Amino acid sequence: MENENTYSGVKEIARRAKVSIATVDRVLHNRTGVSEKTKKRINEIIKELNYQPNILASRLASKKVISIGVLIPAVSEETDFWEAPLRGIRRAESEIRQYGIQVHTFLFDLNNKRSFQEQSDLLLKTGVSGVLIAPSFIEEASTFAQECKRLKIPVICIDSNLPDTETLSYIGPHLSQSGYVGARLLTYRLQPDRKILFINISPEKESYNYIRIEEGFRSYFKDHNQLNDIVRIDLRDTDFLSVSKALLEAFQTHSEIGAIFVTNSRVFTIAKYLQEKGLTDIGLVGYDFIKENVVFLQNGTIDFLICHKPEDQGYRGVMSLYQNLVLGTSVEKAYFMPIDIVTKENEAFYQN
Amino acid sequence: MENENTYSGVKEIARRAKVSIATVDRVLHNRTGVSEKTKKRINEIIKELNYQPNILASRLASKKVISIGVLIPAVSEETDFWEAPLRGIRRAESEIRQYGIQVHTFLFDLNNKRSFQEQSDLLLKTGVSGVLIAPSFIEEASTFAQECKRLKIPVICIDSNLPDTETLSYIGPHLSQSGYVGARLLTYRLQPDRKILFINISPEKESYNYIRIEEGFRSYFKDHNQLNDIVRIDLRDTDFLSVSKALLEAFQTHSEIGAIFVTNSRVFTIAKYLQEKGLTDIGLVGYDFIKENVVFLQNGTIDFLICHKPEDQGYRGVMSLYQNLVLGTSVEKAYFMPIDIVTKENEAFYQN
DNA sequence: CTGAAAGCGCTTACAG
DNA sequence: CTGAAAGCGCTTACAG
Repeated sequence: MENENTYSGVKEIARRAKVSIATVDRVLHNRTGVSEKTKKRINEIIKELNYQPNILASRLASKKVISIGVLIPAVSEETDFWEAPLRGIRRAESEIRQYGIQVHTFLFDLNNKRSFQEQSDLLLKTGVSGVLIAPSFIEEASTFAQECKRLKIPVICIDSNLPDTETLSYIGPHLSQSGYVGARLLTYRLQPDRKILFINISPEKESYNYIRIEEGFRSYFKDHNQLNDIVRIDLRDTDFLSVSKALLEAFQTHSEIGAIFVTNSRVFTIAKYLQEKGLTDIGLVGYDFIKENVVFLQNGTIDFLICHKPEDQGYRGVMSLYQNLVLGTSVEKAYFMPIDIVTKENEAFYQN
Repeated sequence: MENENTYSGVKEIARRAKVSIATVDRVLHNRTGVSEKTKKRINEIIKELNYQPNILASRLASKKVISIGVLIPAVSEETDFWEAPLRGIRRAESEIRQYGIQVHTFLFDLNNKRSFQEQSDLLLKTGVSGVLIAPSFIEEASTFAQECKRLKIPVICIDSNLPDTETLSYIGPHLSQSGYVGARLLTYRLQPDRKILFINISPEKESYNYIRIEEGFRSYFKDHNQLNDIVRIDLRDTDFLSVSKALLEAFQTHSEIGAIFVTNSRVFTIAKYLQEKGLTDIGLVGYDFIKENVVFLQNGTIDFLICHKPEDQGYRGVMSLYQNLVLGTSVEKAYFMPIDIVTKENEAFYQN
């Protein structure tokens, strides 16, 4: 009387294949040192049993710690936007730490390309198994991603993507559709004869991202035969004084401005200007649920904030790497975040 | 030469307290059979080391399977709304199954209070450690929750709450604020001289939920001194014919209807009517991102859908129970879901 | 009231 | 190319 089926997992596989569990383990992890014959036999049994490894046991027994490198901008005095992804990253970290995953975070200065280089070098020296990156400096980030590829380290991008560079996944907004939604929101208060200011406040020149937003924005008006003039303004200097000056000029040049769209989180600068000048009748839509913006959302200066769940992006980024690295799960090439609409009325329960 | 600090976890605690790990385990889980003196000593060491148990090891060693009971409405031919929470529940289930958690789902018929009784009885017989419930039938659910309390089984409510009944947590919308947002959205297309139809289509009489939504809805108009007439219509029969008849009547009685608000996912019935009659100039706002509604959102008949992430509610509900039961984490008394605004433009990336 | 020992399902040297 | 054995950090009978 044989005892059958009393085993499960690797033990059962070993029993059926008449080998030791060490050999089963070798096959399970594609390690060398197993004859083709036994390998085949074991693989058949694995398939037959539809074997799913017990991750608990696996992580517990394995002393190996897997480390994930994160490379994102530091919070600056200008904006606390990057607080949110970091929060998500920390949350993910605390959930997977118990499984032996370490997260090493490297923060670079958004106004300093060198710091990006430095931090990315440091990251690589840490010897991580996977990388999460916000590729703010496209060229530099591209070079870095290529280096990772060479080292066979998977890379996931959040917030914006790396065109023409192969990465494991992109987690962030669908920019042109986001611009399209922005245009839609802007029209709620817009008279047909009014002009629109499309403002891009950023020290970066000609960013790929803003161009995609603008495409979507303009296509909304085209699709709906709305012929409002769209005046585009580019501002390299992000401080309030520079912005004020530019706005003053714009309002002098263009008399019939009915609404303003800002392509990023710096919309609060514009809101501040409008409030100071008492320009309450102008629609204003911009990006991101940051403290500075929410104040103006609450007092009605900003009509809508569009938001792409930055915290969630950080969380998902880390978790996707974890799943890919530890569980071997495949990851979607592109995960587009929802295009959230935040107003005065629903902001209290908004989840970043 | 003693080897120090070579141990960690329970072993280290045991070493320092000069007891066996079995005794440490007893203290860790508040089991009986430990003298006050050693108990105190061990607890001090636990605090000193800031000991965090390894859940991996704990769940692996423990043969105990923890089971969670779920009691929600079945998907009916009328609406597939409850598909979403179920999806979230299944997702949570698949994530925690590997830790030895079982989820038993019991579905009741929304048109049949008896089926609720039957399913809740069945659930209790299964001997679950925690319960997730959608308390559609308030009285019956209340009785059930009280029974759970007696049995010391924690209960979490999703979608709607159980007033006056003590539960571990509520995960769902802040209803009055949601109504407030709905009113806001309705006014984008509303002329000051037009009337509003506030429609409640539900076989249930005078539901607590709809009253909260109406409160919020009306307070928006009060807050903004908008004096539009709000005509409330209650429909017990949910089929298209009954609804059509009621609408026909309403439009005959009230000539100046400018917008319609529907308090739940049955807004598609109204949309169908408006479309058939060619009433394109009437604003329409309702609830829930279900297939039937999205069609009308896409073709412009419905202006906005408000949504409270039903899938996420199911997911969070199960995960909260898991955290409470397995990890002993405390759970927030009320977790209000975001009040999402879904339009034609952003629906493609909406996450339920 | 307390402890020694087996075991959860894996991984990892080590030996052959 | 393969296996025996120890061990990951806990829990659980069982014995005293």
